[in-house]
Amino acid sequence: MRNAEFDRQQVLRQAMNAFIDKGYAKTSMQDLTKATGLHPGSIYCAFDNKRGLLLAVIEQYGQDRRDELAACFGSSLPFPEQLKQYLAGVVDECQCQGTPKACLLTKALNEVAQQDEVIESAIKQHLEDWQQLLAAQFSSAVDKGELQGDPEHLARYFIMGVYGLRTFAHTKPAPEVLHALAAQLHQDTCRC
Amino acid sequence: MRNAEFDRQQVLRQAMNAFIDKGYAKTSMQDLTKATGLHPGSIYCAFDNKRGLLLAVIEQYGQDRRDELAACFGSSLPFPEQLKQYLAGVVDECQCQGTPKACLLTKALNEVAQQDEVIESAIKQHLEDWQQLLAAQFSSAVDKGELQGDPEHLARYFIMGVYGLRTFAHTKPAPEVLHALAAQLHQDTCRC
DNA sequence: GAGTATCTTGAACGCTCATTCAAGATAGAG
DNA sequence: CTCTATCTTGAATGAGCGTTCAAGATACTC
Repeated sequence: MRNAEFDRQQVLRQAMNAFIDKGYAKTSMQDLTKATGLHPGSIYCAFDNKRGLLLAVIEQYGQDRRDELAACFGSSLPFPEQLKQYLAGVVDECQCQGTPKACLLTKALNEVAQQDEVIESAIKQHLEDWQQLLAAQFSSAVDKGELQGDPEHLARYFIMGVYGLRTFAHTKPAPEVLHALAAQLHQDTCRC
Repeated sequence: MRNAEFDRQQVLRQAMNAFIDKGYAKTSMQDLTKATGLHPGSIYCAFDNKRGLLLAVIEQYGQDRRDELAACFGSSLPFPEQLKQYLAGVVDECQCQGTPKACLLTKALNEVAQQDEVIESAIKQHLEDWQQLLAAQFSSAVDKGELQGDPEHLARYFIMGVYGLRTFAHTKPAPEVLHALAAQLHQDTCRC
């Protein structure tokens, strides 16, 4: 007997960065062997093929995002403050050293989902999970009287804003522009 | 002497649809010859290569969008009504027969801009032109007292909303969800 | 109507890619 | 220590891609 030598999570995160940077099509197997340190055979043994690796990476990405969200809304701060911190995290990622870091889910949704139903439904599932988790936070804030309105609608509107913020960031605007947009989104989301 | 036989605009629009549907990388030259009816040699003669065709297509797309915007805001309706109609057009495109039609500029920005400076700056230029044209409309509305606030900021916020709406549409939500989001965006944009 | 400049055609080329697989290496069992 | 099941390695493979180019077709000029 003999066990595999690599750390699955570490490999997935390295492949994740490669896919986020170059997109699925432009990330060659050679890129992936470089990024992960694995040889082609090992990748095919562990994930079937390039597409299987993407699916595993998407799964890991979804999990990481859920953990991140839980951490952010786990504090005892008032809801608007939690939301502000969450948005600040998004804006930070959008300004990561001049090259905004894209969201793997939306990037893959654009690039490959239209031609692959399995990947499409996996991505949609993760995005819907994200929306549900946020809606639950909005809902509890409404219950506590920290917010007014339909939690589902508010969560969707907020998410739409995050999508928009990320796309806007790709045009590399001045940092203060991005901050002003995030502040406005925060205000409009908490207002009703 | 002899003139080229194909209609340049028609060819560009056909290639445009191909790129929007499948993305740049996944649209093969074979796809493009099928879509345009041109043979490889003719494409290379007219546009240098696949990348040159994309650049020409981006140019055409930008022009089409500017024309569209001018038409929408050329009416004598009150500004909020014009904005509502413009948004309705975006939502319509997002629900085009179950398969939302993406924006070529943002799609290409995601897929190829990070690896090609020329394409990146072409796309950024068109997106900035779009923002400027919208800001001019917002500005004249402020002058007429139909709106309050900083036109540049409002235009950016509105654009962020349109980006977000388009991304959201890719998850194929119910039509009424998209309409509710658009209505909320309209309200938040016209409020201040 | 002959000549010619230009466009059209599509087979051929070289390259890169995802994928395979057989040989080599290694850890655990007995 | 020996055996063997499993993992690792990376060169080989074949398919598909963007691109080229020389032959053929065509419209304009004189």
